[in-house]
Amino acid sequence: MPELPEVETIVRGLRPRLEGRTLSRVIVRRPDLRIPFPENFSRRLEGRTVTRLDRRAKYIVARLSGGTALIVHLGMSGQWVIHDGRPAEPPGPHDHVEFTLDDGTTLVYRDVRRFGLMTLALQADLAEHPLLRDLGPEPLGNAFNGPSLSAALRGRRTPIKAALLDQHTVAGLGNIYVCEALFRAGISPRRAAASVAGRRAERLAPAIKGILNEAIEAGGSTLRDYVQASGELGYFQHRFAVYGREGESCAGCDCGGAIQRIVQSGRSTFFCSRRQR
DNA sequence: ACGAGAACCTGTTTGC
DNA sequence: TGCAAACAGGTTCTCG
Repeated sequence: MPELPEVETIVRGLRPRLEGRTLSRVIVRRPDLRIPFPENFSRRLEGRTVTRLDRRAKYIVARLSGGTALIVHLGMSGQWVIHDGRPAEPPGPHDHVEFTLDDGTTLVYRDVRRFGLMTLALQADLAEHPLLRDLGPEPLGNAFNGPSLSAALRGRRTPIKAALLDQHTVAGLGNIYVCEALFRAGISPRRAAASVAGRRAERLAPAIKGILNEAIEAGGSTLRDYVQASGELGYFQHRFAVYGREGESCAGCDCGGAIQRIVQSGRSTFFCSRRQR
């Protein structure tokens, strides 16, 4: 479900409710999500205080007292539901984990498709953790820019669409924002990644930053089941230029083209073949 | 090594 | 109306 702007919005919503709070009780209702829960998951968390909540790519990382870190990925359908007090019983069929805080609030992790994951690590090992160590640069950071994107694309024959979905190239983009960024940069999703290195990468990097910043400002995009931790809906979906707009006329310019939908490596791509070359 | 496609899972929408 | 196929914001494994 969520891409970088949605995860960032969720982290910003959770941070003030979690940082400084102690996990008084952790209930896990099944053995696994995408991967098994670690041994003694609840016991290793209960009694710990959350010292810091961060986002890395589409991962949420909570640092806890005692040197442990909780790593969470929301997959396609993961969401956090905040209850001021105990949630209603019985839990919903997709409410897999329940964190009760020392202020009495409860955070429920709900994930219909179970593509999400939760695992534990030592804070000291986070940079070398297998889930995190190979991720590309944060697109909103200074290390990501035209030259660095160009270098990452050089020599790659895969379509630029696939290269941007690859979290090694740049971390945090998903299907929606890749489509939107390529539209904004005027680059065809079918173009070989290597041919974007150079001048086109100089357009693409700022397009990616712009789209992501605007989406964060709008609280992310709500299509199906994404909600902020507070339960509010994002509204960036109203600003999509191409995503989900197959057949509509290309907006924002007078090229006269229509938005097309094609499938690339099994996923829908939306683009305007007149404007994007 | 690299890229395409399948697999993981459930719910909703689309099409015959 | 009913059922089956297609589709959904992600990641990872296998196969060629």
